[in-house]
Formats: sequence, structure tokens, C-alpha cells
Amino acid sequence: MAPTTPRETDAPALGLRELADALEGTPAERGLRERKKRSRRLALIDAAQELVAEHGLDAVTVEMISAQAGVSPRTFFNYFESKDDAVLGAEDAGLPDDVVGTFVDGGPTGRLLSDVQVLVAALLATADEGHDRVRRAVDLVQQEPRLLQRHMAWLDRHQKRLGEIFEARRAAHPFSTDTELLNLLVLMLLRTSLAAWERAGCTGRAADHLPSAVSQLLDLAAGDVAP
Amino acid sequence: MAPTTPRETDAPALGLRELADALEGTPAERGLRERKKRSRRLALIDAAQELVAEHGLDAVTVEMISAQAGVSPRTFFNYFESKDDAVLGAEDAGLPDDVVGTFVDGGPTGRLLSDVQVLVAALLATADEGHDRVRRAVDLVQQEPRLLQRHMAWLDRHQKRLGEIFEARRAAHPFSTDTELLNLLVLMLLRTSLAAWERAGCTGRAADHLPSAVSQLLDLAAGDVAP
DNA sequence: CGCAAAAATGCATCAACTGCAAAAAGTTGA
DNA sequence: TCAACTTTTTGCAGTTGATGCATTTTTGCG
Repeated sequence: MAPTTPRETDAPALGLRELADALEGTPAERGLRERKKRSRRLALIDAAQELVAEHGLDAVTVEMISAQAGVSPRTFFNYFESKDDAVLGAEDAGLPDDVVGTFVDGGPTGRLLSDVQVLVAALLATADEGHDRVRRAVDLVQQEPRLLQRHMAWLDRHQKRLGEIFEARRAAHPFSTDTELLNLLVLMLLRTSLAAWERAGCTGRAADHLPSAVSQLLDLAAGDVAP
Repeated sequence: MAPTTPRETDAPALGLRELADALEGTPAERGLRERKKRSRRLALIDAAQELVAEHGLDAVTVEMISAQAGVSPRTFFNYFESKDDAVLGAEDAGLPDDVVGTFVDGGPTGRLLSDVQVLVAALLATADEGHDRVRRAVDLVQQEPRLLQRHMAWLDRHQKRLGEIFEARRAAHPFSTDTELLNLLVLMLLRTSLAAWERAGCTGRAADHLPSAVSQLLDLAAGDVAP
């Protein structure tokens, strides 16, 4: 019990509280409330994925999902905007700041495509964290094409941020590629990698299949320039 | 015009005759019924686009749309699967058979990327037919991000067919690119071209902006191989 | 005209989703 | 421990999108 974090001091510093909070125990365990919230969220995702896997997307109602998770139907919508979001376990997993910083500063390699690849790898890495649930989500997307639309919605949420990142890099290190095209490139690499990962039985990390996707793209271009 | 691909022969194929018959007599004017159907459909699209442009997507109900178009709300769903489809004026514009045939037979150029470009050009050409409505649809997609999801749904509908086309070509003229990646490539080129077309004020044809999209992609690849 | 096919319509119904206010659970400080 | 407080859950009523079914209206055609 080393009192390194003085979080019981009452009066003193102004930022100490926030500092303590930041350093304190894993970001998910700061009180029963937070823990229950997280737990319920996961319970809802599990319930949704399980039921959909068994009965199909359209045959499952939010009422069933909430019942299985042991909460009221109304509570369901406190956690997710839509049924589909719950099935996908949609996290707003943001990009790590250091990765973004490096990219904006001209990226690790200085070659746009390679640097975008690093960006995508970072996105895939966050997906690896919730391995099981992501795997089930990817499986379900294969079976239920409607969910693919939500996948696009997920990109929408990040499109703004991605756009800003691309523009920021462009400012200091100009390139001619449309932001629009780059956004779609990210989606393409993401989906292709995830698809390959799933074909491989979801073993290892999804990012391992990223280089293959990129080289396919390069081959495609090379074959067109000098057949 | 090297006739390496025997695709202009008349007699051989069995389904060709029926196809010709089906396409015969302007496809839209074979009786009052067909004409009315088409007219109502367009009226619904116009009503939907107009109302959404004015009030926003969420503030417009199918009841309003059908009222403005002068039909019953129930009839609306005889024409469209969803409100969003009506706003987008979603046509199931199929690819012309000759274009598909050429592509499957090794495509006009024999280079995969270039041939996909021709495929996309054909898709964009069908979009040019309903010039005004497509333009409004593109505009609305910019304003209402939710519609972008339906754009993805549109791809879904064609993804199966596209996949078959790619597989058919692959059988006789093997290539290593994933079908998944090619599907996304088509989407990328479509969206980038449409975006450029819209930035150019929707003048001329959307397909005119396709070469730029492709060359951007090539530049991206070239810059990565030999910086 | 009169009959058959096709389309439009009315009606009942389900499910997704939202706002609101009351109740319950967690948190804080003395 | 108790009592104010904040946050979250929950019930309820209501709107809207969407579908199935039966009925009526319209259209095509001899």
C-alpha cells in the first residue's frame, strides 16, 4: 500500500484530482457504477450476438436482447443507438494520438500508402482488443448483409476525423490524392484485412493480413502500368 | 478492333433472342400501365427529394411524400423498400451485357485495373441517364450522412453480381486480387468520380472524372514503390 | 361491354426508437 | 449510519417505418 497517489488530500492542488484519477486504477474500474455500466454493455452485446447467431437478425427483437441481458427494453437504448450497433458491439475506438501525430508529421516512412497502412494497422489493433466479440461481429456481418451498412456508418463517424488527419498532413507534406479516395482506401484495407483474417479462422491478429491487401493493390497498379 | 473475343456472333447463344425481344421497343413505353408506373415512381422520387431538401431527412415522413405524390402511403412501399431508397431514387441499374461479356472475356485492354475502370464507366453512364435526379441524390448524400449507408446497401445489391463477374473473368484469365478488394475498388472509383463530378458542378458526364480517380490511385502506388 | 390481370388502397399489426417523469441505485460528505 | 445528491433504470405513451392481407379500383384486351 504505497501512498504514492495522494488522492485523499482534500484541499490542496487544483489539477491533482484529475491527475490522480488519470493515474488511478484501470480506466474501467473507478467505482461500482462504471463497472456495472461496462458489464451491462458487454452483456447486451453478448446477448445480441448470441441471439442473432441463432435466430437471424430480423427474428431478434430488442425486447429479446434486453430480456436475455436482464434489463428493460428502454435501458437498451441508453447503451446503443440501434439494434445493429449492439450486434456489432460498435466501439468508437479512436486512433492513438502518437500514431496520428507521426502520420501528420510526414508519417513513419514518408510514403503515403505505407503510412496509411500504419494508420489502418492501428485501427485493426484496437479491434484485436475485444478479440472474441469482434470475431463474432465479423462473422455476423458475413451472414447478415444489412449489418454491412452499419459498418459504413462506423466509417462515417471516423470520416470526419480521418479527413482532418489527411488534411493536416497535406498541409505540411502535400500530395495530390483526394481525401475522399483516401477515406475509401482506409475502408478497403480494413475490410479486406478483416475478410482475410476471418478466412484464416480468426487466428493471430487481423493486422497480419494487411500487407497482403496492400500488395494486392500494388500488383493491381503495377499490372496496369507495365503489363 | 482485334476480334479475339467472339462476342459479336449472332446465332450461337441461345438466350440472345429472348434478350433482344425483352430489350425491344423502348423499355419504358409498352402500354399505359408501364408508363404510369414509371411516372408515379419518378413523382415519388421528386417528392421525396424536394421535401428532404427543404425539411431534412428525419423531418420528412413517407406520409408526406406519398401525399405530395398523390398516392396512398401504402402504395409508396409498392415502389420502394424504404424511405431512403426513394430519396436516392435507387435504380437497380444493371450493367449492360456486352460490357460484362467483354470484361469476362479478358476485358477490352487485358489489364485488370483498366478493365474495371471500363466497368465503372458503364455504371456511371447509367447514372447519367437520370442526370437531374442523380445530381440531387448526390447533393443530399452530402447533407445527410445516413443516406451514405444506403449507398453501401446499393453496392450490396450488386456485390453478388459483381463478384460473379470477377470470378468468371478469373476463371479464364487468372489474377491474384481478392474479389472483396475489387468490390471495394469499384465503390471507391464510383464515389470518387461522383464526388469530383459534384465538385465540378455536375457539368458533363460523371464518367469524365473517372480517369483522374484512377490516376490518383496509380500515383499513390507509384509513390510507394519508388519514392 | 365484360372479364381477367395488375395495381392501389385501407386496415391491422409489429417493431424500432424517443421523450418524459417517477423510481431505484450509487455516491458523497458529515 | 444517515441524508442529500447525482446518475441510471424503468414504465408508459406516442411517433414512424415497414409488412401482410383483403378489398377496391384501374388497365388491358377480346
